[in-house]
Amino acid sequence: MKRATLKTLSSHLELSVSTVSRALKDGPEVKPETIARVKRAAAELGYVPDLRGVKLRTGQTFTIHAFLAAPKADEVGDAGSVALTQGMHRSLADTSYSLIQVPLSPGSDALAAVQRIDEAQLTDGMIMDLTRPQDPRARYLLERDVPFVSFGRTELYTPHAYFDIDNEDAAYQATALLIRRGHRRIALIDGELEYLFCRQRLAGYRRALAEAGLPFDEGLTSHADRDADRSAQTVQHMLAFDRPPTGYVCVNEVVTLGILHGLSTAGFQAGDGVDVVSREGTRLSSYLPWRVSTCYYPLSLAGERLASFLLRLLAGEDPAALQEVVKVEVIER
Amino acid sequence: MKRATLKTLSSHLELSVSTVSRALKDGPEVKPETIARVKRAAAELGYVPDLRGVKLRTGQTFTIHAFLAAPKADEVGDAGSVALTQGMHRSLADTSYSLIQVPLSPGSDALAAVQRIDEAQLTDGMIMDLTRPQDPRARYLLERDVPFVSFGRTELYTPHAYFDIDNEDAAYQATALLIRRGHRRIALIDGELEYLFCRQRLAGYRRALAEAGLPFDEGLTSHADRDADRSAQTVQHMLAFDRPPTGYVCVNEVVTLGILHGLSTAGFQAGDGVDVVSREGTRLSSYLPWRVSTCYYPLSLAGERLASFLLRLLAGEDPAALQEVVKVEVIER
DNA sequence: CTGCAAAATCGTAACGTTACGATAATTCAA
DNA sequence: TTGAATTATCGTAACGTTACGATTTTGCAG
Repeated sequence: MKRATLKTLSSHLELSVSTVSRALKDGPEVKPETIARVKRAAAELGYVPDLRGVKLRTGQTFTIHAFLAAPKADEVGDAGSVALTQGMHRSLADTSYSLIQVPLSPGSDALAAVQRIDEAQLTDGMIMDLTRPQDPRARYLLERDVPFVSFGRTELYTPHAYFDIDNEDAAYQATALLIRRGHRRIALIDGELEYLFCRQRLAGYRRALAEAGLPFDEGLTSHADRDADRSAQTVQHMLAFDRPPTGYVCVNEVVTLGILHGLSTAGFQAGDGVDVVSREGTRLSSYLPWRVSTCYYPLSLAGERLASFLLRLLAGEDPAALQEVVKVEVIER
Repeated sequence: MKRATLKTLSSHLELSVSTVSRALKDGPEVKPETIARVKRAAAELGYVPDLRGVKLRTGQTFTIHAFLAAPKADEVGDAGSVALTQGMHRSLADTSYSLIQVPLSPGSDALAAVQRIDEAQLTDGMIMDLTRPQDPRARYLLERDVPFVSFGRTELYTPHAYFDIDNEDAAYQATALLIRRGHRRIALIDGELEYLFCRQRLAGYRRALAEAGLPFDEGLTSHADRDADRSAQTVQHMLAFDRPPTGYVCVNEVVTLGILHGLSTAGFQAGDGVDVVSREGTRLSSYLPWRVSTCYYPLSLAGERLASFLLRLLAGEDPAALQEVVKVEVIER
């Protein structure tokens, strides 16, 4: 049993293929009565347009590519990346769009990946994370006029669609929380400063310190890889200081894991006067055998927003209108 | 500047479109000299076949769908699912195939999702996990003759391609390890028995107990959801027993997290004589602030095998030849 | 040089869709 | 009743590719 096509419908209804096609898109030149008749038959015969034909004819691909940071091979991944995927799928569920995720492990050439997909004309639009102030991918896509939404802002003057978390505020809140709890030596364990969100976090951290009259000590900040291994090493290193930190502000859940690991191998146990504040897209920290406060924003929601922004962009909306920054929820433990 | 098509090439070379097409596929009717000439020109003009045309003409989709279990919304996800994705992409990198991941949260209708994709003729082949003994999806796909590879075996009579981890052995090893360390009350925290891998694990667990002459106590086994929350509750429940367990065999890293959480809220600390053995696809447990032994098989490798099996299936290989079961590596801590 | 088989190339049709100019059917004023 | 204007439908071409039968070119024996 072959599937129904426009031709099937047209011979069945004794109409031309083109009329059937127009009727299905509510073309104004088609008699309302005919439209109804065609739609009824389409429903009966279970007609579903063959995307292959549409794609060839229109040049559209009905494909969206999401370039997402992935951990080094077999390292612990961001527990939230599944949630992000789920969110994006939620937005795309009732559309004809497919989502292709391209995992980018550290060190891989992100721009090249974007160019490859664009040049082969494989995509209608892109989503990407880990943006830099002068993000080369964003500049490339702006120039080529490819619709995209970034998870994170840039410092480019040309407006583009983005969804972001208020990182400055998140780091500020985390630091302020630790200060409120009496900590005076607070470490910031963060990612490389080439990423804008890390700069924003650094700014929030410094603002909280300044407001409390605490000095900024560069030795208490780390801007290395955002993985568990490095973070554990960093803790070990900081614990050897004259006055080691007693509070840790972490950039994500994987770093939090590394910090806890570093602390526990150094002999610390939960409740030993050391506080850790995480930054999460899932409920991971609530299950850690250690009381960890956290700045929480559900990544599934982020994914949903990102994808829906892209859909609206594809529908012709102005990129400048598709910009959103949300605040994290601080969960104190 | 428009991209080169067969037509561009043909007019450039003064050959017909069909000859160019055949030449590019090394058709035996084309003069070797011409083939070389065509290929040279194709390289020069940067010709890349437009998949849209190929797809329409051949009916192929060049798309692979992976149906993978996802956690409940915003729950902690399997840390390894990113690794699985990376592995699959590694296998597909040099092909024309795109990978679409369909996250299936618990409770969603897995069979319906498979049918929808198949009926809309959107896929060339599928990958799926969480198989059951008489897996309805597998039966459907076998009947419809859709190529697929399952992550996990079934008990179906008709052979199909699969990649699996030796779960019986993994649970046996985990249990035996705890017995060696002197534990006599060992809990198995596992998934629902409707899944074959859970039955296999139960068998391995029982075998280890039997070999050591230990009794099987059904109260020490749990076959509930495989998430952190439930696992934490289960621990709390078991700790209220007359003789609570001192060793825990966990089905995956999320359950391990839940167990540790349950233990620590009950006042246990690392080193209090309770041992946990995890089962992982990443290095998560090495970062937990608790000494956790683990049965390890890198999920990225699993992903790579799954995708490469599917490619070979699509190339016409016999499903019965594409079956593999691997053993975990036991990492003692 | 002819004839014929083998080798090389060509042309057409088709996959399913949509855009657009051409045609047919209807309406309505004169 | 005619003709023009409007409304509804149709036919053709095109997107880029491949399959296949038809046609042309080549090589070589007679």
